Parts: sequence; structure tokens; C-alpha cells
Amino acid sequence: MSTLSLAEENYLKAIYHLSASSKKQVSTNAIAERLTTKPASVSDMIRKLSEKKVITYVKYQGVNITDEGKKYALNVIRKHRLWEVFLVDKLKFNWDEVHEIAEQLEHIHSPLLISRLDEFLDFPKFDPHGDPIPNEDGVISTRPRMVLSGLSSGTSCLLVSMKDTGVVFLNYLDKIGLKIGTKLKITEVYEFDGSMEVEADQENSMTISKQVADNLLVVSE
Amino acid sequence: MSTLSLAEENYLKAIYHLSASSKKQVSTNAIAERLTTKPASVSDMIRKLSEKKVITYVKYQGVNITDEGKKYALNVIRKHRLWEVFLVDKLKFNWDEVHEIAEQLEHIHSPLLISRLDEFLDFPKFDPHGDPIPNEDGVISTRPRMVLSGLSSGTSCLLVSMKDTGVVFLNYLDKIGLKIGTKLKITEVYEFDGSMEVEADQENSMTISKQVADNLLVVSE
DNA sequence: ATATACTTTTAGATTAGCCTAAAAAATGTA
DNA sequence: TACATTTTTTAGGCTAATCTAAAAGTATAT
Repeated sequence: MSTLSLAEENYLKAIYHLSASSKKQVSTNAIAERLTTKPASVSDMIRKLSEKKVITYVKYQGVNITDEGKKYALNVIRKHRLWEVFLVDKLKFNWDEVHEIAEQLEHIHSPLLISRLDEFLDFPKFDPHGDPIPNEDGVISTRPRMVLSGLSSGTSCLLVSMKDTGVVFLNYLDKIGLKIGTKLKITEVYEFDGSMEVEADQENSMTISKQVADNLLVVSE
Repeated sequence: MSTLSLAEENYLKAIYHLSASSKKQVSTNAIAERLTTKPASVSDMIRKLSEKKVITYVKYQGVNITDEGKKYALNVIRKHRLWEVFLVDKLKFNWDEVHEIAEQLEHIHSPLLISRLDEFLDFPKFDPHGDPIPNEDGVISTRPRMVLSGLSSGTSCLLVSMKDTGVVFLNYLDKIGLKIGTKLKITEVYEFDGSMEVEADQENSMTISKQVADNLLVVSE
């Protein structure tokens, strides 16, 4: 496929995200709102993108992304998320500071750069927000997220996200040494209050209240 | 200063490089040639850049870069060279593979990103081609390059470039463990053939023929 | 010093990406 | 069903960055 311009990539990414969440055609207005542009501009761009076969559309009936378009969008998303991992893991940014920079970096064109970066970062599967990183073929590991408190003793999993994203909670997690990407193994669950004993990164064990476990989202490992 | 567009940054960078090498006004044709565009396009852009005070120009008499323009250009160059160090040192690219990618990366806007990157790379002073990296204020460490064979016993220096850039020579250097960035200390110079004993990175000593030393460019350390 | 050659600028188009205003189509409702 | 509202498209314009062709200015060389 030919490469798209920066603007085209941003439209395609928006369409991908919207169609992933809604599962049906994406409306002109929805795209305009997401990109804070005007519906008229969206109509123009839709025509261009459909000429390039990354979407299909029927006038007045919204847009569908093609397989080719999906693959392209997932590659941009892959780059975005890998750069986010780089910024957090290597350059010590906080996970909530990296989005804007990654929005720029995701448009750098060089497959070799991205495969080297992937290797340098040790092939991460999730970005700092806990979102999965597609592989080179646009395949997302689709392990479902579960709430930690719903799992039973003996389960191993990976912390990928928090429900409560308030400062207080995040500071607490920081203090006890839990963050996105931490590997957890549940060694004990206490029936009477739902609290649990977990081992973090095969190193330190800790006790976690049910209230905390309710707010931790994990995938099986 | 306001930020420039990608095209404006590329014009300004070209003008900086041309005026650094020629020391007088830069001609429209020279800029057009360097950027492989047409003189007519250059005339347009020159007007715009001079309105933005990064260059001055008099019709039909070429362009001069202003202090402000120089600072802006040096910041772009700083970013380019830091990214090159990243690509070579961290992602294991060869020094001759990184230019195109750095051309894209140099336009990412984020001062914090660059200062973090600088720190992550341990504040390098030269890029993989041996060119100096300007600091945040656009100051270039201006240590002059010298030919290794011209130096005397006891001198410490940093290998920054090669005169001969042929594959044969570069392979040879690779084999004996010399590359850009290697710290050298001359421990002995043999009068009769100009060969010398050098210590590389405070580790391994080796003998270097005059012919090799003639092709190694260094700065004092 | 003046004709010729070269350089630079201007004039006028083109394309990408965006806009506003108005027309057309779809949708919701009495 | 017919009217009103909302959504979407079209028409026409704007700016940035480029181009070609032609005009204007500078330099050279006999």
C-alpha cells in the first residue's frame, strides 16, 4: 500500500478507533468531533481515503474501514504505543505525559526503526496505559482484561490498567511498588474480607485489600 | 520565537549549513540545489523566512541568517545529531544508515523529550559521523579536528571522523576495534616510519601505521 | 560598453487540507 | 404522511508549498 500523509493517517486512526468501539459504520459527524474539525472537511477526506481503498463508504451512510485500512491503522497504533513504552521505560516520563509526544513520533516512517525499537524495549506487549501493542501484522493479543479481585489463588497475571485513575490511588500503588507491566501471582485469597496475598515480579509479596484489587485490571499471563 | 513548519525548518537548516561553509551570502540557486527544489520556490520561502526574522535578505543579493535563525537551526541540528546517537548507540544501526530517519525525527517538537534523550545518551558531544552536537543554547564545542598522525606521544584524543570512508578502510578499523567515539591515547611514536602505539578506550593497545593514522581525524580530549 | 548568459523574481497554476454557507438527503415526529 | 430537525454533501474560498514560464536584474567577456 502507498503511504498516507500525516493528515490521512490521523483520519484513518480516528476511523479505526471509532469503528472498533461502535462495530458499525462511522458517521461523518463522529469523525469530525473526534478530530475537532468540520464535517465538510471530513467529507473531503473520506472521498480521498476511499479512493485509496483504506475505507469504503456510501454517501450519507457512513464509513467502514477495509482490511487494508485496518492493517495500516494498527501499524500506526503499534508505533504510537511502542514509543510510549520507550518514553516511560527509558526516558522516565510518567505514563500520563507521553501521549502528545507519541502522537508526533507515530508518524515516523521506517519499519526497520520500529523493529529495532521493539527489540530494544524487549518486545513489550502492552503500553504504559495498559493497551495492547499490535504486532507487525496488525494482530493484537486479545487476552481479555479481568478485575484482579475476581481471580483465585494460584493465578498468574499481568497488571495492565487501573479503574481508579485518581492521584491518591496511583500514589498508593507507586508506594507499594505496583505499576502497569508488573507481573502478579496470587498466592492466597482470604475469604472473610476478599483481601489477597500477591507476589509482584517474582520478588516482593504484599497484602492487597479487596478495595484495591477491585481497581486493578489484569490479563492472564 | 514562534515555531516553524517542517518546510521552513528544512529551508532554514539548508541556509545555515550553506552560510556556515561559505561565510558570505547564500544564493537562491544554492539553496534550490541543496533542497532539490526550484529557485522560484526558494524566492517565495525566503520572503516568508525574512518576515519571521530568521534570515535577512536583499532582493537579488542573497540571504544572511540572523542570530535568532542560527539558534533555531542549531536546535534542529542538535536534535538530528542526538537522534543519530540514539539510533547507533542504542538501536545498533550503522552510522551510515541513520541520516534519513534522523531527518524525520529532528522535527519532533518537545524540549523535554530532547533534554531527557540527551541525558539518556549520557550527554554525547559528537554524533556518529563525528560532528559536534550543539548544546541547548546552540553553542558548539569548537575543538578543531586534527589528523592523528600529526600528534605526538602522550596526547589523548577522541576519534571523530575518517578521511577515507571506503568500505575496505572501515572494515579494517572495525576489525582492530576503532570507531567514532573511541578514546585514544598515543603512547609511542616511531620516528622511522611514523607508525604509532595507541591505547583505545583505556583498554587495548595496538600499533597503527602512518597510513592509517593519516586517515583518522580526532579532537583533543 | 554592450550583447549575451546567468540568476532571481514575479505572475499565474496546482494540490492538499481546511473553512463557511447553502443545498440535499436522511431521520424523527405530530 | 408531511413537516421539522439533523446530518451530510457540495460549492466556493483560503493558505502553504510547490511548479512553469516569462520578466527583471546582475555579471561576463570580447
